[in-house]
Amino acid sequence: MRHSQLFTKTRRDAPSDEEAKNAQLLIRAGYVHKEMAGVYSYLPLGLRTLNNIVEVIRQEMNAVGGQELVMSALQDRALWSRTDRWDDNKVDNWFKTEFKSGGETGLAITHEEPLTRIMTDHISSYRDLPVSAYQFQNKFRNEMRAKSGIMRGKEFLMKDLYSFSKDDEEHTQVYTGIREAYIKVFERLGLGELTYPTFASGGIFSPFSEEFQTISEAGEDTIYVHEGKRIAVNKEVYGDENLAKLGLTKEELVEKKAIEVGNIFNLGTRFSEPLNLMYTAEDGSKKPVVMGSYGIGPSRVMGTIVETLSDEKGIVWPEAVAPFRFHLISLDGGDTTIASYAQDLYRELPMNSVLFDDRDVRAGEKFADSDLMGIPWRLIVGKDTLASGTVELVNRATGEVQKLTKEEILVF
RNA sequence: CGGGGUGUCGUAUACCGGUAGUACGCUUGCUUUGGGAGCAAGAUGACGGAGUUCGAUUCUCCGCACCCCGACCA
Repeated sequence: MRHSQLFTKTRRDAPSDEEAKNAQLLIRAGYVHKEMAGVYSYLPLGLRTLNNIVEVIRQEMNAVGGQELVMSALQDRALWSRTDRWDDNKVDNWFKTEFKSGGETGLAITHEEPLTRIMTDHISSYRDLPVSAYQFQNKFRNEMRAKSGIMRGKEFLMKDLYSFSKDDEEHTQVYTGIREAYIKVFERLGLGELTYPTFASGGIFSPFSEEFQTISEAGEDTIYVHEGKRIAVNKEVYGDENLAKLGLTKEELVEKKAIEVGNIFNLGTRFSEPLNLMYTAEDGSKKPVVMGSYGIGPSRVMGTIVETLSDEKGIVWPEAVAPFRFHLISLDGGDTTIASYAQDLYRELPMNSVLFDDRDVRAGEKFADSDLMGIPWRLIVGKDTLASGTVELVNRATGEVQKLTKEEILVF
């Protein structure tokens, strides 16, 4: 894409009403726009980035047998009443509204209920199990107080996968596979080093749930990390009794602030029983399906990457998520020979992999914008290029500079 | 939801009970062109409503919005 045609502009100053680094940088670089407290729109660069995160997650969910679907955001009051999650005294962050034709609806905070009901149409035998289904969808939560930029909003993108198994043993197998997939996801997204599977409070069906926590001072959670075992314990379950169950001692754990980028739960039959999701077992008996839920917030992951990997100059995207792989900068200063060299290179590189800064602005502004936007590889075409026949390739993360010929760049 | 705070050109900020200033951005022209250029000329602003006052952007009240701390976060 040509920068001259990109409608978003960068800014020097962060807005005064944003304190979170992720929001400051993403707004300055033109990735997102704040609509209201805790509500953000994703602009072209931001959407490309978010879509890349989504694609990594999608590939890993598909690899463990997840089947993608999309459910409605609008929820059926009667359905949620059956699991006792409609009442404001039970769940207090619904956005509720009314149909003109009468009756109430709400915007989905999560999707256990609708998917469980869908599955009652399709699961009837042990032969139908296990099955996993997932979606990417905006969730709505009427938070009292939004904070932390795009990391905790009232509307946010969520990947939610739900597993359906015939018994605890089968569920454990499925769960373990998805857990491994989560580890791969965070590795691919550039957060592997900083992200720890973390024991947290488990709810009704298991002593613990697992969260994926990324170490960051911007985090809202406090966790205790075992660096050798690469696991952690959330403060909410950090007690001697629990640590003993986990085979850990306080001496080997280090306290850290962290961002919860994913979580996985054993749901047992919490939803299948009230919603009557039953199957016929081998022996002919009817049994409730055993469920699990597995969430990752791609928009929160995007904020987390900015929080943890950016530097003084701006954002630093890992290659897997960057909106473009190359940022091609033409320092022609009106010199048509240099400009056309840059333009030829732009045309020869893979379509969609390059942001081409063809604007008629000074070098300093192009460099500053490029640092801010965080595209991994900067290609600089200038006077030297014509003399030496090479183009400068600069790594955004390390600043390392290489001089490559056009042929070398095309196979880079 | 409890407590605290803030609303000034597009953005960031300053000052003030009496003509609202600066920087960046924007428009026009000339120069400039490897780290956010220079000169010149422009355009653009007081959250909404009531009140106090000769006069309110400034003071008071109400509303709305936003921020921060806490609580909450399936």
